[in-house]
Amino acid sequence: MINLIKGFHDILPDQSLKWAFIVNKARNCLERFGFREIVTPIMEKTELFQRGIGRTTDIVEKEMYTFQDIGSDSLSLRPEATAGILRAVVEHSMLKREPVLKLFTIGPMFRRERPSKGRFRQFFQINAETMGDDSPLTDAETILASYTLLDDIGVGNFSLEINSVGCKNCRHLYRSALVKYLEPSLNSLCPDCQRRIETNPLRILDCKEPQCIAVSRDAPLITEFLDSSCRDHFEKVKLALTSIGVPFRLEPRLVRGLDYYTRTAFEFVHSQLGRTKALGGGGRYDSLISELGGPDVSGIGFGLGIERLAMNLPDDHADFLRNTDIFVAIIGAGPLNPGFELVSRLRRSGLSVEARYSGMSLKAQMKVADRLSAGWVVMIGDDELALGKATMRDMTTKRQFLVELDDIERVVRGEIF
RNA sequence: GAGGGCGUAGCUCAGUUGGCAGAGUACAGGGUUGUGGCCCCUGGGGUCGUGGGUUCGAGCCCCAUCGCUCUCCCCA
Repeated sequence: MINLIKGFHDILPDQSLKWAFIVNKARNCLERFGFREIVTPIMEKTELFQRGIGRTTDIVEKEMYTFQDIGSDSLSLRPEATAGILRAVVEHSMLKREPVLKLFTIGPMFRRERPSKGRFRQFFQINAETMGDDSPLTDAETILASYTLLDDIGVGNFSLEINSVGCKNCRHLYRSALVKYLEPSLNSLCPDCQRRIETNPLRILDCKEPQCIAVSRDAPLITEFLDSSCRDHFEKVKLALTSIGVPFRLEPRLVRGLDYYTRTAFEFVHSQLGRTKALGGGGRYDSLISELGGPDVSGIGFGLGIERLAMNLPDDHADFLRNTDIFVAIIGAGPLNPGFELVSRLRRSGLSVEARYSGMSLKAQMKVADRLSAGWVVMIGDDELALGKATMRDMTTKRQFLVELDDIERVVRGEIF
């Protein structure tokens, strides 16, 4: 037996309705917010991710599935969606035709991490980006879109954390101040953080090691180093969120794993999963589009993990159960072909119809009908065949009666009887 | 990358000091010759992860190996 790749997973039929529910709600919600769907490849040139996400991030350094194509290009499976979307936007000059562009995509991402609960090497993400508009109201609207999405899907027990990580200039000043503060305590930090002080000191604030938490407890905060324009932007985002009733918590230590974020950063934290397994998050990126060869405009986006959403929804919700309108029970060999034709005709009328053609006993067929939670069973045996009619059974009330074949649809739709 | 736990029926798992391979559930058939759920009966279904070792005898003990899972770092 050949089994699946570590960290990959199959979505079996008893989960797929739940997935379809999530994806349908997401599409509906994002389209209401003015986003249109874009589908980009799951593979891109490695360089795109190196330039976009940042060469020193964990994701690019050690989590990408990268291989050499026949020829010369190094290719990688996408570890996140934004870089690929922006590549397409720049490549097709979409911002020239549409200076404010709102796109979403739904699909698999790949990161070669050690898998654990709710963490996969292939995972599905819902991703939305607004480009060409750096109004704080757009930040608020993007956050509202993701918040509404979670609400529509019915995920509970989460909170929204927001922060501003400043622009390049604020970050530069802050980084120096933070390093200056941490350096005397360098030896008390965990090995990872001792390395991070060179590579990415901001991440130390997010470290969960007790000794690092202790050291960084009184560290200066990025919010104290925001210049007037970044501070003003952040204030307006918070005001806007408040004005539309989106509850949030300020989290001055929130630092996201992708280097390109500037100013607004946010994360949806589930109360049981904790911040290390966030439902999703996002932020603004001021220079990513121009770095990828596009115009010098800002963008903001978010990603939500479908597995993380699914694991926080019950499996037995009514919307996730399969719905069969009619099970046609064929009794005996004589009615086999008439029954087959009846099934086809009923399906053509838009009903969901199931039947078995293997000569099962009526009792066995009733069991199947029950398992499919069919609303009605239409029975056709020699007796019915002789009359040109069918017996209908309402599976909820057990009421049973003979009907003309042409009346079946109307009975199911509640128009007669 | 570091560290735990677990591999026995499709699924969830029990299996005592080493002594005939088990239960529940699911599936199939019957109890009802044409009627579902509840109940009762019956049945099929096993490379006990794999390889080696110890032993009269191994699911159990030893060694190796593979896999899964969970935690941490980090993210979705």
